[in-house]
Amino acid sequence: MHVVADTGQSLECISIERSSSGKLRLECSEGTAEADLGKINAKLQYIEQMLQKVKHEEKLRLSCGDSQFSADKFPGLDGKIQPDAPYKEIPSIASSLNYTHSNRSGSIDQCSRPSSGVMESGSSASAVYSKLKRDFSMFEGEICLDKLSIRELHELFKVTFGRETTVKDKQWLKRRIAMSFTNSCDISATTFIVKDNKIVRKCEKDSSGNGNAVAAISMENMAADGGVNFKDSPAAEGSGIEDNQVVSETRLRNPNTEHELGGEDHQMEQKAMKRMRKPTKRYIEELSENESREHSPRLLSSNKNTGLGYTKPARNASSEVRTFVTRLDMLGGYGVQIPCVSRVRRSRPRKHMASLMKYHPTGMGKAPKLGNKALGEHGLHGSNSDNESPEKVLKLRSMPGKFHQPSASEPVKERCPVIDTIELRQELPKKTDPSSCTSDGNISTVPTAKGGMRRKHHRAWTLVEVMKLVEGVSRCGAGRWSEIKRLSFSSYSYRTSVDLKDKWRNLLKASYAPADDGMNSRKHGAVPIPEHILLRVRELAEMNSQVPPNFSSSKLTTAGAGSVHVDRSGFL
DNA sequence: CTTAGGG
DNA sequence: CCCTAAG
Repeated sequence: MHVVADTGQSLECISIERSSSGKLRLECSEGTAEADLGKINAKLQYIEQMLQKVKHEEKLRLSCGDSQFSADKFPGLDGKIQPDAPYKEIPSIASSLNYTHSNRSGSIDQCSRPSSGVMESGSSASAVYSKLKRDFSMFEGEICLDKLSIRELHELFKVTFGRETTVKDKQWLKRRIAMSFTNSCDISATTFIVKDNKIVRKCEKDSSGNGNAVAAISMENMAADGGVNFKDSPAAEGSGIEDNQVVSETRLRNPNTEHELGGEDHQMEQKAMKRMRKPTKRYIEELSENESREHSPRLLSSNKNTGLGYTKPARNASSEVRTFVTRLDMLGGYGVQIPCVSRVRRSRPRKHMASLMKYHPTGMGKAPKLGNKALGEHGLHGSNSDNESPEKVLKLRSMPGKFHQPSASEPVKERCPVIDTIELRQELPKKTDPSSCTSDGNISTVPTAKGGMRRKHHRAWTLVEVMKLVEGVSRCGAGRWSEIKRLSFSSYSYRTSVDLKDKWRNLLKASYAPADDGMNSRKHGAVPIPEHILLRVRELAEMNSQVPPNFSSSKLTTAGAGSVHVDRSGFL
């Protein structure tokens, strides 16, 4: 369904139609606005009813402590709308309520699990259901924001946003609430006015109304891709967290801030509520990523935070429960409305998953076994220590246990930090003890939004590696990096062919540039590359330049294949 | 996917 | 080391 974004001047036409499937569709075309006013009204009404419903839900929940929500609980209006009607905003709100509630009760863990509560349908308590039903029938008539007292509006506001408000402006409250429903900020009171349960075009309507208006509703986001909120509930939920987070944080810090906040909002509102800030690319990516992991969104998101080093969870050590606070930073306090920003679905989550799988914990355990003969022990050792230390580190970092799901993909990133340290530890001795140079498998990679794995830390090339590289080049020739990698770096899973290439490039540079500079004392910590190696490099380089590239092309298939095979057998 | 190059 | 254009 598509809804109209009214920026103030014209809301040409909104047509709402119910498809046979019971889906409600809002379309915006031009010209026939009036004709469909009735339908609009219907829609609006529905929304309002939903509002009411949510409100009741909240009450209900507060009273029975039932955190279960179900889409099935929203049977729609008098049967016209199927249970699976596209009113995804409901679950969204429900989840938001969830958070509100849980925040309030202080036990997030219990209630903030939409995956088990909100998302699951059919598991709802019948009691709730019937209650809701009643509510619905009640809605049938005339529930309208306009009719709510300011107090009710306040309550509604609280329910909707999870915080109190001191704003007394009824209109503002109404718009605010309505806005929350539509998940959009594009609300304008200029074109339509809601009065007595009807949408009336302002210009046509007599000015009898006391200025009450809920305005035209823009549901862009909601409409964006069908059931955004429901489908993306993980993300929405995360946003919900942020939202509440922001709020609660604020509230915690200074109860009075609320007022200011409200005032500020109010101001904004007065300015016709422009549009919400366009999400940064990064943000979008983040969301998409979270979205792409449907299994453990929460976990992943938190992982992500640590992984990218956005935030230091340790800061929140006191409240492990709320690691997601971290998210705030990125939002810079403006997270409140972000939840429903239309999300751009990335095209290749698959790759991401692939990479995740690639570095699957078990895979990590395996990797060393696979490629390492001499290095095998180290690899295994490394992974073992990995298995133990993460726990510690996690706690140190105040990673919430609850977000720590046993899912397969989890340990990977969780482990990253640990791995890093381990690697570093190993890296150091490595330089002196070439034999232990590699314990691969522990790849400190960070998933990037682009879907690739990005090395988080610099991994110094060890002498051994360099030697291997040189050897490889001498054997296969420069340029055949993948081949070299297979032959000489099969056990170094973290050195890609591109890395080899890069390194070789650097070696060449090094071998040529300071040739006269007796000591290759490069930068400070860098391992000085022995002269003989540089010589060899230069040698190879010259040889390479002299020998026509064709030289080895035929070998590629014969000798190359043979050697590959041999190597493989050893490898596997 | 692999290379080559630029950043 | 990352990213990306070219094969």
